[in-house]
Amino acid sequence: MELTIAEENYLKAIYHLSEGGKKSVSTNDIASEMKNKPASVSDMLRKLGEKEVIEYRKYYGLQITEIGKRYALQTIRKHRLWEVFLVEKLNFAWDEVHEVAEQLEHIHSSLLIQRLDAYLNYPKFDPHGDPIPDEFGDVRSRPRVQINEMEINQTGQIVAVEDSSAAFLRYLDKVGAYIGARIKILDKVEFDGSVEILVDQKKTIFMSKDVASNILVIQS
Amino acid sequence: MELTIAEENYLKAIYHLSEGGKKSVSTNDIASEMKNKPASVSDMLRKLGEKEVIEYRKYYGLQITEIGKRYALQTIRKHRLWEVFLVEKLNFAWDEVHEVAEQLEHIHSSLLIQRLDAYLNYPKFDPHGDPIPDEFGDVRSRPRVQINEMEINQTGQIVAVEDSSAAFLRYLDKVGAYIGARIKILDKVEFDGSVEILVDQKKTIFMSKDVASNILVIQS
DNA sequence: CTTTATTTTTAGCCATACCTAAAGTCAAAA
DNA sequence: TTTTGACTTTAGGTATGGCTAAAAATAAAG
Repeated sequence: MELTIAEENYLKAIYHLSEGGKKSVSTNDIASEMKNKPASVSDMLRKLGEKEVIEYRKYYGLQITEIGKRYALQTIRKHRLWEVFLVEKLNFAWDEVHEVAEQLEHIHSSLLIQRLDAYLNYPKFDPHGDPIPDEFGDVRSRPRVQINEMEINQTGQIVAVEDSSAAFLRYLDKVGAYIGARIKILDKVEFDGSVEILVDQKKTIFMSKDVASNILVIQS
Repeated sequence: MELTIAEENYLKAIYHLSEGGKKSVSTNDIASEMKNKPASVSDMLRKLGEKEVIEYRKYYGLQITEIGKRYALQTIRKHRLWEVFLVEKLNFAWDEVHEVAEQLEHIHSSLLIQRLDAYLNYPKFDPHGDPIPDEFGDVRSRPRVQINEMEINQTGQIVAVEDSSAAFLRYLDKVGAYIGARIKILDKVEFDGSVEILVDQKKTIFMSKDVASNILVIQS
């Protein structure tokens, strides 16, 4: 069964909102995620229910099915592989890739994705540090902590951000806190939760708790 | 102004059928090229006329405008650049690229195309030997002859094919007559126009006039 | 100069995917 | 237990882009 572009986008949103199928999702949540109206969502949910990619009970929200998860993961896989391509091969900045990847993820060709994956050397994480599902939908995830949860003198490597708005990404680029950067916690201010960190053993930056809580690190 | 995918496909078909805007094109021709019905074409022509990418007089065919040409060439440029990418980077065979490039050509991002062009080292021809328009729509074309128009002992290099059906491309692959191959005419049979040619100084193949007339060569 | 055949267009219908406005459902507060 | 308010769905409309069937225009033949 082939899904339309709109259906793929809904499924992806539902997958994310349900945190991988764990939580039930509401019509309103989907509407605000998709930036459209609840009435439009109701319509689509009926269709997705008929295609059995979600289990839909009117007025009681929905659960994504196993089939639905497979489609969602396939789309996420394509999105993230294209992001790797754009950053590594075409030298896009990581705040420029999202919009283009949103389009590229809907290209239908399993051969294309196989070849792209091989060409990129089977990457396991995208430029934002998010895991790339394999062709069976399996995801290799790493335990990650927010910077504000770390203690003084602990070290680690930045692997992902929770807020991927262009403004936030540009800010990170400016201060040099890119994905892959090695960091060390130099100081924490108990009063407001702000932290001082050393980036790549050379640059000291200061960030509010608000910023720190949006940056994810693997400790080492 | 942004064109829809359908509009881009119509413009591309019109551009090709009119041989770059030289000839006027009929509704029926477009319908058979697009594999849909004349009634659907009439509808679309009205819209394209309103957007001023064609000049449309009911019952009298149409001419593509300068603006329309720019859009068509832009789409053709994207299609051919993606074909180069698929063949050179992802190791697609040249008979596998068309369908995927048909999808990729509709991705909207001028940055993407600039970067892709640079990444591929500003190619001037696609894997079928067709010229790639530059970002201003300029095309560098080479004088080309069909193999059946060449004389005994003349030499040249295969640069394009006129029939790009998958079946024909597979046949060419089988006999080793790929784009870029150097050839020499060994013999011509006046009776049926068939020819015997030497490919890359090592392989002798025999082809009917029908096949020979579909292969284009730059003489040298 | 008609008649006929071909081509093209119009009219009206279908599906997708969005919208607004109105009606229906559920749950929490009175 | 009833009422209120938030959430959700339905009804009916819009635009795109296809279709068939029928009407209209052009061109070709008698």
